Amino acid sequence: MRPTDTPKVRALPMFASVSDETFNRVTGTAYLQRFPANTTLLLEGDPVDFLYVVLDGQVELQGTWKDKETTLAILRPVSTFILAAIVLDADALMSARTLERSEILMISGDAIRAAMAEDARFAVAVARELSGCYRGLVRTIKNQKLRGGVERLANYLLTLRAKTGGGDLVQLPHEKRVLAALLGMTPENLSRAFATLGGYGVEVNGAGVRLGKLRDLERLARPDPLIDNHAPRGLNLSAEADAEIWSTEYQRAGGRAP
Amino acid sequence: MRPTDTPKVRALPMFASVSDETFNRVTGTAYLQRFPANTTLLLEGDPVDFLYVVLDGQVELQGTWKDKETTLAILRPVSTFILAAIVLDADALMSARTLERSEILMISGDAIRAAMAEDARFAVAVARELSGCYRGLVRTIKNQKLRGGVERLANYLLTLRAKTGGGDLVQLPHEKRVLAALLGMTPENLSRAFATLGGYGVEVNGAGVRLGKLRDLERLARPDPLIDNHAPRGLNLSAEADAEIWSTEYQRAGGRAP
DNA sequence: GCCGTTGCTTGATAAATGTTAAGCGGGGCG
DNA sequence: CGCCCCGCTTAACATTTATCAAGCAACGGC
Repeated sequence: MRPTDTPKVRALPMFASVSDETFNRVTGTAYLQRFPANTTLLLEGDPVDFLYVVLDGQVELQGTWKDKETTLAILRPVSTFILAAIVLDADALMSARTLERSEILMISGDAIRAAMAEDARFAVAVARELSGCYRGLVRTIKNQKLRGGVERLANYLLTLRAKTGGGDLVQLPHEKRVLAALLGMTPENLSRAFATLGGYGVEVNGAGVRLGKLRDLERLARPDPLIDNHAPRGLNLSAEADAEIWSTEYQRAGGRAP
Repeated sequence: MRPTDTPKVRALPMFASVSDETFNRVTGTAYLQRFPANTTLLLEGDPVDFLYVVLDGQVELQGTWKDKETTLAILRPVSTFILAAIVLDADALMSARTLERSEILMISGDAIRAAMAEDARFAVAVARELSGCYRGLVRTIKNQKLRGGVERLANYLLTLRAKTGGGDLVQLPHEKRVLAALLGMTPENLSRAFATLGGYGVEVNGAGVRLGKLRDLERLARPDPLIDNHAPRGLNLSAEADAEIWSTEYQRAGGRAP
């Protein structure tokens, strides 16, 4: 990888607390690759040889069944993906494709497994990372099973707002078609959901969304720290655990990116 | 714990490959507890101090939002739960309650974290376990987002059949109300889904279900190794990775228990 | 045995979501 | 410029799912 990328990768929770030796050994054989937009990096069912690190661009993780497809997560820099398959040396359960021109660092799965076996600190870091990913998926499932489409969108917008500083204006980071798949609905339905939120002060203008009546929107959305990973819990004790893995859990499915 | 329980716990993938020393240290302070049916072991949002191991009975993991609730998984012996929260020393994202009188082994979270830090083999075993759990949830989400209610039920039945030997008669292991929550539908809808499957040779008689026209049912269900974790993949190479963690991923949400 | 309770089913109706089709507007390209 | 393609929206309609209400059968307690 390029010298300028090293600090970014080193700062990932997975590597932050690891010795130089292990870090260098794992990333020593890694290589950086550039992909155009709309390129499939990995097809579900395929064996997985590399851990992927998104250094620039956007990558969508998707699943398929019977010529339907859905988006499980959208990753933005700096994030890793398919760690679980690497740890188990198993086939991918989801496909990965670039949404825009992207720079991806590819790290040997063998190297990762070997380093885990020899360096307990690294193995623990991987376990913590996986735990964060796992909890992200639990949140996603709760979001999906417990909320309706409009509620999911409302919470997505509030999460987006929380992540981008808290202004009344947020910028949708993806095409609406992609957002719809992420939220588990059709594009048509997303349009209608936005229309419904008009009654709660939400004004859409292309990718720009103004959250007029925040209070109303929050009353509808009812964000919950056990689903949405932002917003207050009683006293803000130990919101740290999940926060540590944000960089990877970034932009997770269901719009409740951690 | 009781001497008779040791081999069961030792056989868990999490502990199978670990040294006696680590195993004894981790389980040394563990204690066995019996709970009546319908007892809450853990409430979502609470801090998690123990890793739980179901030695007997049934435990339901559920999530709540806005006076709705859903079932994320149902665990039967021998399984562990909330490992991810233990690794991160974080609050629980889901509640756990017994469905029947159950025997639960409770292992100190501190002990587990300490052992991981000192024993790379154990840390790797935990990482592998977490990876399996993660992949289980990916399957659950795909099942939930890509399939309709009837399809989920059909696949649940086929998975159940695969797990219980393959006869034409399967026995539902939970109340139908619980099954409905697991499959992400109302009890009323589960009834109707069973009625629909009548056209595919499914005959229900209390907890007993006869799968008459298997071929028809499979054509409807279209089980997929990337969702359902049973059934053939092309050449059956390396179905091992996920299989290693079955004992824990047992009876996972969505009916596609691995 | 009778009588509640409980779990399940069924039906009628409403709400949410998907489908199909058409139209609108902006950006790129000839 | 003008045209076409694409992403998005809107509308009408179909399907699925939830909700409300009633009924039925099994079970346990009195």
